[in-house]
Amino acid sequence: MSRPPTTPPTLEDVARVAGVSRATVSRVINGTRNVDRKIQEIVRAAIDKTGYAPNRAARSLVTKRSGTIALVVSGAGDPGEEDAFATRVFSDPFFGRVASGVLGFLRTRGVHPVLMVADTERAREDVLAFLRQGSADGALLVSTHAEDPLPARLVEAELPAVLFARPALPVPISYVDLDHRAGAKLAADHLVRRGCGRVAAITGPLDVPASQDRLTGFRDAVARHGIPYVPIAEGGFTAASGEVAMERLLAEHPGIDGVFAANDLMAQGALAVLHKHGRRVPDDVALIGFDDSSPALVCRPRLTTVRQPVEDMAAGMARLLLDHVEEPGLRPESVIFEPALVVRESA
Amino acid sequence: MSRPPTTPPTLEDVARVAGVSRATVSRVINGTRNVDRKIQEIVRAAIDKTGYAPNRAARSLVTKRSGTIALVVSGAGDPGEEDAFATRVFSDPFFGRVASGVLGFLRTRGVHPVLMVADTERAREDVLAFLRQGSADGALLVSTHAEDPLPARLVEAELPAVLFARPALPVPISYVDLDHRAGAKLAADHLVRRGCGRVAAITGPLDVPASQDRLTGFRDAVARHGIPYVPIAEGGFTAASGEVAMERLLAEHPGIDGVFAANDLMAQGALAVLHKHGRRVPDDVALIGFDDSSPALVCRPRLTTVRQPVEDMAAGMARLLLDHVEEPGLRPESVIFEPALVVRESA
DNA sequence: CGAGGCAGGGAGAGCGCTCTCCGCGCGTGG
DNA sequence: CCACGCGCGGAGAGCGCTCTCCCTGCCTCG
Repeated sequence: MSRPPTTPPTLEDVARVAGVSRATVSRVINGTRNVDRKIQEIVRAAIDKTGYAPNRAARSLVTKRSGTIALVVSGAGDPGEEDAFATRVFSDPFFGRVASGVLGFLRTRGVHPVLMVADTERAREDVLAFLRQGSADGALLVSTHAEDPLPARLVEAELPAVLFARPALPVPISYVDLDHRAGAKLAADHLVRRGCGRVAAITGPLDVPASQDRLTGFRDAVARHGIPYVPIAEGGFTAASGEVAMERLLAEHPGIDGVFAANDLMAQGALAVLHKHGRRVPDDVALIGFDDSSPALVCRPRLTTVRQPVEDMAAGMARLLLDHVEEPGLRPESVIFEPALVVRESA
Repeated sequence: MSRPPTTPPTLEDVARVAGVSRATVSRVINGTRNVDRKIQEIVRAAIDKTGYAPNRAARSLVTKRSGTIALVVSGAGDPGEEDAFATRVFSDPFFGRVASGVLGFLRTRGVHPVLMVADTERAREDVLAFLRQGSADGALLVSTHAEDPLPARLVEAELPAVLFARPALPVPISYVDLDHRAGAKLAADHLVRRGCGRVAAITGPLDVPASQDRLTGFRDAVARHGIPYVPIAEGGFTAASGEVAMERLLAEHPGIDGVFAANDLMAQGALAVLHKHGRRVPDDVALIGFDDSSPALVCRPRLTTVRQPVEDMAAGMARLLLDHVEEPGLRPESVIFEPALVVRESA
């Protein structure tokens, strides 16, 4: 009820009210060392009474920990439009799942994520500066393009960082990833088991390791079933690019009876094109996506897809980062997750 | 090139290298007061040489500004699933646009957003504590449900905050919003002009002001064209809820020839149901969405929709907040944006 | 019964910055 | 020629915490 009229209460104030020293109040709050039960209660009462909340800046200053980490999305912004890159990636349900997984884990540890976009050199500098000035204890990096220089820069600056997905350039840094090859194999086997004999693939950008792995995994699995050749069309992980790719595939290989798209958004685009050309899904052409993100459920027919445990992966990434923050010497580590096939109507 | 072996350089170090006092270096960095040109250059050289980056915690401690704000998404999490709420909202392209707009503005001011979810009482307390302990200078609140107690709590605690959308409960707080009624009128006029005479609406949750406004705006405009009655079905702003609503509408009013959905996601769901029932869009039933978010472009036919300038609104919200942070006494203010009709194929 | 150990509380030194106050030196007006 | 003003740099006091060190008092063991 007592409204603080001017400045918020400090440790000192609480200590005075409780009749103890600052150190004791600090010990009660942080749970360091033993404090007498009785006194603990008195202190807690004083905290409630004063409405005390520890000042984070002051704490950070001495502990050299900020209790926040940077959640960085990096990629190449189109030179023209300003926010286009940010809008695209934040609107991608895949990123939404990453963010959700990260938050879900961090909140259990009292750590907060600062959202940053690194789409220009200037922005990358900002991220680095942010970390160097101790505003964040480490970085979680979701990179969308292959030549991203940020991982190397982070390693060089000896800043704790963990990536979502293996970096395209070889950099000694921790990351979480999916067994993309296994996921692609799941899709291939399902398609073949269904009776598809003329399968094609819509890939992601082929300079990204995940795209490569999904493609080679698909090719290998399909080859093992005696299908030596797989037509492909490269997309950019967006619905629009999926449409373009499907159009091309259909034009060049009209006999296709199965399509593996490297993510759900592209599968969604492919589906629209398939409909437009009068191909029934899954009867004429079976279609499998990747990710199991929300569009998979909105499509008609709903998408059979390879599920990535994105939230778990994101949580794992956050956990890895906090480990590195706590123990700076830790060696880079990678954690690989297993995909699963979710069978719906499209294949 | 000189790698700092132990601790990062401080102001003191820079001052020593430059041969001046700490105060002078501080003045150069912050551009407060006049400093001799010559000395400025010497100081800057020293900063470069040492690789100095000002410690944010130390600065915050004395300025009482953190240079970060909280970007809060509040809503009611389903008691069962943990991250379900976070995943849903972060996967919503609408929120992606909000985040993008906020970031785009904040980066011009050197302020960073901390992402927070307030889906439980505990989480709300965390947000309040975060602000009270000075970790963030204010809050940007995107609320997804009507009974959100957070706005009132923020006002009560005298913490700077700005909402995206007018609060359902009357609270003296700043917000940005869209002229929803005008947007709905745009949709209504277009439908009628097309020749639709039996129009229906799929609304958002009717305890949310935006949903109410879109509905009444639509009803009023349509009434002005001599259509006295509009069947409605309430949805929850998700694609799945749009499907359910459309099913019901079709069952109860088979003669419908025009539908206004209160957002694109629900329109997308409605479209799938319309297809399923063999209704051609737009020939048999014209369909208009709201928002102009990415799903509008993925649908076939692509959605005619009411565009919200979400990024601009988000940027405006951020600007408003920084104003309030800089001038604590400022009175609540609201900024209303104008919608626009984007005509595509669905109507 | 005395010495040593240990549980538990207090004092005080910073963490790295900003900002007020002070002082120096120069220019100017009476 | 002196007093005053002004431009500009330095000294030093904190901001609100944590944490090391010390001190007190009680318990235990020889």
